Amino acid sequence: MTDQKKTKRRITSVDVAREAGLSRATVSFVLNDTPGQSIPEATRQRVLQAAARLGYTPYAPARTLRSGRSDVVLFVLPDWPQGPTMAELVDRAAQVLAGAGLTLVTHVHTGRDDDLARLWTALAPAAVFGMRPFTAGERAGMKRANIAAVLPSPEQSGHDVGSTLWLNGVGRLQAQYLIGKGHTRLAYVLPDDPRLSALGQGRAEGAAQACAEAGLPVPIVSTIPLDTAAAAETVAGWRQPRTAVCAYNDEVALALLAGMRELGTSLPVIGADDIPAARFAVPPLTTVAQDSGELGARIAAALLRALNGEPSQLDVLPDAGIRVVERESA
Amino acid sequence: MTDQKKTKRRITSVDVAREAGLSRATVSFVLNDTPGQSIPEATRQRVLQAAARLGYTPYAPARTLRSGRSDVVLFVLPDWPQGPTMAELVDRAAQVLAGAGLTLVTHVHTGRDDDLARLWTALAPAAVFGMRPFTAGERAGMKRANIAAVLPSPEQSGHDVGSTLWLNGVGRLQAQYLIGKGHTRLAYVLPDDPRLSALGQGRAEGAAQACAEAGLPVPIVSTIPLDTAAAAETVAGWRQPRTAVCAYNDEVALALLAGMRELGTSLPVIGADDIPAARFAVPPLTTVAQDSGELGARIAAALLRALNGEPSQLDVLPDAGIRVVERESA
DNA sequence: CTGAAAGCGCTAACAC
DNA sequence: GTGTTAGCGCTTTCAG
Repeated sequence: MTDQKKTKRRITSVDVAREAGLSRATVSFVLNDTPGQSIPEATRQRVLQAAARLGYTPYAPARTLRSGRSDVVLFVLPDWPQGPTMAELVDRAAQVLAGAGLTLVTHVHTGRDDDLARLWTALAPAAVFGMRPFTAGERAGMKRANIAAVLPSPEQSGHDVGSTLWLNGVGRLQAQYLIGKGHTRLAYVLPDDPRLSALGQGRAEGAAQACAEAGLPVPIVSTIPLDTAAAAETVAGWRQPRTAVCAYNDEVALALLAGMRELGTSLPVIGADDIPAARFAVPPLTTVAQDSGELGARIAAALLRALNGEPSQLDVLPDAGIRVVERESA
Repeated sequence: MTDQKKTKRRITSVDVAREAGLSRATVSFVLNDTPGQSIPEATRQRVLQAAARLGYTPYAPARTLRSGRSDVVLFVLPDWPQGPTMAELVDRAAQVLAGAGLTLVTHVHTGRDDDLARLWTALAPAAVFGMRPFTAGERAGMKRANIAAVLPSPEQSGHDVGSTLWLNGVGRLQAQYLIGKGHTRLAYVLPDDPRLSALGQGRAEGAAQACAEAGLPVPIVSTIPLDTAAAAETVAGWRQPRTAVCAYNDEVALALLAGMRELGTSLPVIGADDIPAARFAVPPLTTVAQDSGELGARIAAALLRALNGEPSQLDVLPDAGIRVVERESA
């Protein structure tokens, strides 16, 4: 039994060159449409066809090693529950990046630090984007690994990107809507999931700002577990009765609705995210929806700018693409 | 002005070798604990310290090019809405793979085919896993790109992995639960999202099997948009009245509940996934929950086996870690 | 036990 | 226009 196939050889550009009866350089030129080369159409086709016939695929590691630039971009996703919102964001970002020949991959980062290091070491991405600012240590590591662009950039750290970027716009809009309905004493209810606390702060702050701007007292903020009884207790416990409540997201809003139902009371509630379940609630949930696709596109664009050397501020309008979906709960 | 820094040079193992006063080979040996080498502890430390001092990070593309093996694993995620379920699956899989020195990255595949090709071309992963079987073309491409392991493997194609793997277990359990409560005429309701149709089939089939095994007629299967009115219409339209209904997932179940509320009728309903909103429904939703972490671990293990050359069947018990969460809707 | 050297597959000067 | 060739950073024989 001859082990003729001990090592299954990879098809290289040399093979293509041989097949086409040309040199590797020529092959490389046409495969990359290297600018500043005038290749006759006939030659072009010969190369292309040879490549197709052989099923040639350029080998990324070699290409990257030589050119010094990878074309993968890494999105580090937060630990928190990923709604449809996040999926949309990533998807649009991927599209925009693809337009520039870059490939987006994601990784949800669940905590352990070395984990992140292994990640960019293994990938050698051209750029990295994270939903939260990176630590100084992480930053240093990526820099040493020659990662060209990292967002959020240090200048905009200090604020959590999530909140700075667009999440406090949500809180603000929730409050504005309620205020527009004549409500004056609001509550802001956050989930007790620790992973969400930073974002919760952001949204609550947004609401507080809106109240302040309207000359109203800032909302009471409460934190609850996702649990009917706890929600009821919280609602019952507000000493100064509230006239309406903003929920961090639709799940919290649903919990609140359930709690109030148990209590036999009822207060207007506005959620956020417009999850599918929102419309089936009793009463159907009024909520704030956002077009995260737009945000994803902006992030991608900022990344692209950063890769071009233009230091880019990721200037996202905080309220881009946010709207309230009015149903019956508020 | 000397442009000493025109190109920010990467720190290489040569630098480490120089810093340590040793050769590159030695450096490589200790950094990879190459087996079959006896390096004196003193030398070892010298290398390690030099590396640390310089902040050296090995450059993956070069390493991959030379060794011929990448340590990236790619998970191609389906287009469909990602529940907490999927997150858990991915997370556990990542952990297991990390244990073997592999790094998992994900990419949600939204359709366009060339997209996928660009993906593995750019990454040159050691292995790829997809939630649905890959097409022959995709398979061929990956093979040419020398990707060592691709799951699901061809032998198990034909069935959608989703359903084969664990999703029809869900349908089966839903039906069994209802049958155990004495119900005899079931309906299975699917969402009209085309992306979900394959999975829907799987779950519905599982339920059908359970019915058949119990000597009952198979469930009527209906497809509805996520919409109260449509749900009501569907429920009202069943000519042979049903005694209970299985929903593809909790969102469909919630729609059904809302529809029946509108109709003033009420039928036992069981959902699937146990999303947070389920417990806040009116009535609180009985549902099937699954331990996807376990599944993720199994997938990772199968991948590892495949990478070791052992052809691996990804033998997942269809019902592993599935249980019903009994609340009030059924 | 350590060092020299040969490539992995590809790109991009530089020659012809 | 097309071919030759020199590395990119790393691993890994093979000598010493």
